[in-house]
Amino acid sequence: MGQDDLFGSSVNEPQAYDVAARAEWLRNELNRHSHAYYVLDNPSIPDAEYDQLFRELQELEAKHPELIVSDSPTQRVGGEPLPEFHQVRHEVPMLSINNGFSEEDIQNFDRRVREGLGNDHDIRYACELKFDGLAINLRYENGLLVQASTRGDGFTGEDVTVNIRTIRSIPLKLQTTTPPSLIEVRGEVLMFKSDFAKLNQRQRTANQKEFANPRNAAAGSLRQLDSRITAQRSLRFFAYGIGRLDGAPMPTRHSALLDWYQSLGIAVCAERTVVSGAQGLLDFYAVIGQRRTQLPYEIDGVVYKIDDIEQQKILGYVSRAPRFAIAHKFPAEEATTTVLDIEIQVGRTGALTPVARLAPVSVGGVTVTNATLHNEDEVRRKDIRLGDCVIVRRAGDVIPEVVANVPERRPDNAIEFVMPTACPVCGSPIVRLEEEAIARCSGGWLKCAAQRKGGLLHFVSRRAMDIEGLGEQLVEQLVDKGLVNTPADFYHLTLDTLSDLDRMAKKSAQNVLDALEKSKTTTLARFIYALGIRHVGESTAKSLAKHFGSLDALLASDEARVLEVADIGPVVALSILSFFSDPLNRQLIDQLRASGIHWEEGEPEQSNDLLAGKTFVLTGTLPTLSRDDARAMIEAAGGKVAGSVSKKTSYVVAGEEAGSKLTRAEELGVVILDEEQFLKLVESGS
DNA sequence: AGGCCTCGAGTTCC
DNA sequence: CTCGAGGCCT
Repeated sequence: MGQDDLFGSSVNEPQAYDVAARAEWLRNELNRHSHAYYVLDNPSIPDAEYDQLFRELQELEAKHPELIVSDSPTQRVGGEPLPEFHQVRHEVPMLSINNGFSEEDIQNFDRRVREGLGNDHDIRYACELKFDGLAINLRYENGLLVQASTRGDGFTGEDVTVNIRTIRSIPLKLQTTTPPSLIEVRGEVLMFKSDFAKLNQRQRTANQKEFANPRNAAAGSLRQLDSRITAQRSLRFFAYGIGRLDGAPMPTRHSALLDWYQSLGIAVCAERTVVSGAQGLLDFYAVIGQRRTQLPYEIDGVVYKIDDIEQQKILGYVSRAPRFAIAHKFPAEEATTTVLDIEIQVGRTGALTPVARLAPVSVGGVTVTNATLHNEDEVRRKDIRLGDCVIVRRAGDVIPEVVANVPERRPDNAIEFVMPTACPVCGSPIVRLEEEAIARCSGGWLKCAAQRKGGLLHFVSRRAMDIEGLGEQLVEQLVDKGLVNTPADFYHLTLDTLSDLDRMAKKSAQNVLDALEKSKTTTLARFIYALGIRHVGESTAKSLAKHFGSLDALLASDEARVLEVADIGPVVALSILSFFSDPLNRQLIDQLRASGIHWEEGEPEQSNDLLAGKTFVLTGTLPTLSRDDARAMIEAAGGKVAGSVSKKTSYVVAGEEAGSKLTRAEELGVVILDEEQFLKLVESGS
């Protein structure tokens, strides 16, 4: 019997040695052929031979499990399903990129770049394709792939490592003997058109649902909890960016970064090039536009980035998008359909939104039946009537929008849209303030069920109290049955009441109660946001929480105190104060606190006024501080940062290669500081 | 007064 | 994603 083999006692030493060498040779061969196929796009052996080598390695590893290493090609096939994806916080946020559509947009981009750099020469731009897939972050530590995560909201994504490991164009180990200690490679996972067609063919024969387009197929495949399914889905990866990098110098050019990636065995866009000036960008766009249909994958445009990384740093970021890059998008696919009806939706603030009900039409592989018309003026401007034939497209290839009507196909009986004078939900009068584009129901919380539902849904939403299981369906039922009228009522629900509702058994009812219980531990910022005060969104709620530290401090404040908070002006201040002065709202807050909602209270922010009233302008590159760091230090000390030098500027902080701002400061006699002097000023105030 | 930037609010489809 | 509007800078 082969019993002895199982215990390894009959394996003699020299033989094991040969086996190890053979396994290593096989791994190298397989990796080399994969690289040739997926990265160089130049197959080096027939598929059948590859499969034969692969099976040999699999058999060897089955007999000698001690030979299995994490970067073996056999370790890509996927394992047991996961219960869920874990959240991953990105060390360097994964930002989005601004879009341009017209030649004019691109000319403006180039002009802003040259102005920002104080440069009259043509700028060198790296041009690439804008793949229609999903952005992914690959983390390599000492050359080994240790984690892969989705973009998510840019700050937090999901851990999809096991799925990403099945993608053969992604090296499990970087091809270098001197890898950086840490590198985060960023790029796009996508599905080739041919693989998409094959997949849908398979889905059809298996009587499974087909995917609408390659993007959805790629997204669906990557979000599989069972990575064995992902392994059968032929996904590809192309790198275009970088997150953190430790233990190696950052390349000085974007194009050099991509060259480096290629040398490490990571696939990059084959169509990439470096051009000069705005005309170079437009020429690239035209060439790619011509070749678009012949490419093996779908793209929705091209991307331009300043090639010089130093110049990228100088321009920096505006909120969540870099100023040094732009996506030049192809026109969105359009279709024509008929407006069957225009209905009115009532939002949580009472805002009335006309929504076009459309005859179903396929746009970019997705069937569209609704499209927002935003407001009354928009309907007039586009002159949309019931029965009209209209052109629709998916804005940014996601949200449907009515572009225009087709006047020559308007039927004689087309009906003009009129905004109702009474709320379609509660019958209260509609009010539209002069100078405002939005018409609103005047019923408020108490009278209008739509506003109540909207407000309650806002309260339970993920960014507010984050109560899982309380969705639209359930809230609708609870409001209609009169079981919940204010957020405080949620916390008095019982198992019996909940179990009586449609589509609710004991188990789900208990889940809702557990989620409610869990939500009682929260943060002040979430709580303020959840209240749904007009003009107070997530960001303003955070500022308020930070500034006042406790709810009672906020409740006791007056207009002057609220106006101290950054980015709060008279309109927002009034909205906040009138909300808290309403006895009903006070009562609601008391009830919520009484039901056990609590958070950790902080100290009110000490306003550091060391640099209060001083305005700074930053120019050039500082030796150690980044622009963002310097700005944060100034603001923390109560100072302000402006974009250009004027008489009111107190100090100009100048670094290497300072441009026109420095000259202007000299002309005006403004005090100029270098980094060292600046740091002293921030510490001591003198 | 005018322009830029951010934030808020509303929306679609799977 | 889009639009509108508030806040702040020039």
